[in-house]
Amino acid sequence: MDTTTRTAPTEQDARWLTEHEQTTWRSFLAMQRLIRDTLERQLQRDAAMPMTYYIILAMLSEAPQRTLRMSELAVIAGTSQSQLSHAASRLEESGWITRRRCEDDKRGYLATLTDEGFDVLRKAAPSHVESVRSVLFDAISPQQVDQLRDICEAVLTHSCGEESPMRYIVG
Amino acid sequence: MDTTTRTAPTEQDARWLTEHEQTTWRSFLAMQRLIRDTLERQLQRDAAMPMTYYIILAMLSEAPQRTLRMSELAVIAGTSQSQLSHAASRLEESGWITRRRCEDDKRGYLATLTDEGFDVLRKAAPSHVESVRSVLFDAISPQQVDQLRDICEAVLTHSCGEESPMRYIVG
DNA sequence: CCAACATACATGAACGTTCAACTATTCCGC
DNA sequence: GCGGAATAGTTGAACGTTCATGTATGTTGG
Repeated sequence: MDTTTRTAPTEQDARWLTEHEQTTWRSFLAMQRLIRDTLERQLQRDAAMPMTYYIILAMLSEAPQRTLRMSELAVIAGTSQSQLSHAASRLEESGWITRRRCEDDKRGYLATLTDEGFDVLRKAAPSHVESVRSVLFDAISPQQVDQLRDICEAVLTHSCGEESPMRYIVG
Repeated sequence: MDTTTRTAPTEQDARWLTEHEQTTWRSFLAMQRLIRDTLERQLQRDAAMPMTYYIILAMLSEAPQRTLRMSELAVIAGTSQSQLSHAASRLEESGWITRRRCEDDKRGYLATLTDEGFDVLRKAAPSHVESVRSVLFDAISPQQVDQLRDICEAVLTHSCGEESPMRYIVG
C-alpha cells in the first residue's frame, strides 16, 4: 500500500509516513531481512542451529555458573517463555544444557550450559561473529556505529518507558 | 569466499567485536525484536495475517494492474519463491489474490490483488502505519531518520555489491 | 488458615518458513 | 530442431514459533 498518498483522504485519524520516512522504512525492512537471513543461514550451515538457540547458549555462557532461571533466560535472550521451553527441550536432547528444579522456588527451573554445549558455542562463535562483522560493521563507519546505537536505544527506551513491561532488554 | 582452512580458531584470525560494537549489536537485536514483535502482533490482532502477507498484498497494490509475476513479487516482497508460493495459496483461498498463467511465458504465473484483497489491505493499513510510526519514527529525531536510512543503504549496497545476486531490494 | 489469584513452566495444536525434490516450460548450442 | 541446461513455480516434510491451555507452586487478603 502506498502510504504516502491516498485516494480517499481521511486525514484526521491516520498519521501517514512522509515519503522520506517511507523509503527509510523500506530500506530498514530490506536491511533487517538481509542481516537476519545471512546470520540464520550461516548458523544453520556451520552449527546446525537457529540464531535463537545460539543466543540462548550465549546468554547462558555469560551467566554465573553458566546457569540461569528459565524466566530470566527468556528475558535476557528475548524469547517468550513458551519458545524457550520448546528450545530448552531440544537443547537438552542435544546435551547442550541441563534443567533442574530451583530449590528456593519449586515452580522454577535452572538451566545450565553443559561443557559440551559450551564447546559447541565456542566452535560456532568465530564464524558467527565474522558474519555479523561482515554483514553489518564492515558496511558502516565508526560514526555510524555510534548513530545506530543511539537510534536503537532511543527506540527501546521509547517503547519500554511507556507501555511495555521492560521486555526488551539489551542482553 | 575464504577458503583458508581454519582448523583451530585462535584469537588471531578471528576478528572479534569491540566492546562498543558488541553493545551496539545487542541493542540492534533488541530493537529489531521489539519492532518485529510489535508489528507482527498488531497485524495478527487487527488483520489476522502475518507481516509477510501484508507486504505481499501491499506490493501487489502498487503494481500496474495490481498484478505481478510471482518471481518479481518474491523479489519485491523479499520472500523466497517457496515462501511466496505457500503464501499465495493461502491468500488465494482467502480470495485476496488470484493467480493465472502468464501467456508470454507459460512457466510463469501472474498474481493479481482482488478488490476484496485491496479492501482488506486498505482497512489494515492505517493501524499498521500507526504502529510503524509509534514504534520507530516517534522514537527518533528527523536527523536520526536520515542517519538510519544511510546506514540501511550502506549495509544493503555493501552486501549486494559483492556477492549476493541483488536479492535485497528496497521494495 | 485458606480460598483466590498470580507466577513459572510445560504441552499440543495450528501456523509459517525452509529445504529438498519435482514438474513444466524456455533457452541455448550444435 | 534436438538434447541438455536453466528458469518458474509447486509440493511435502521437517522444523521453529505462537497461542491457548494445563499443572504445580507461591502469594495474599479476609
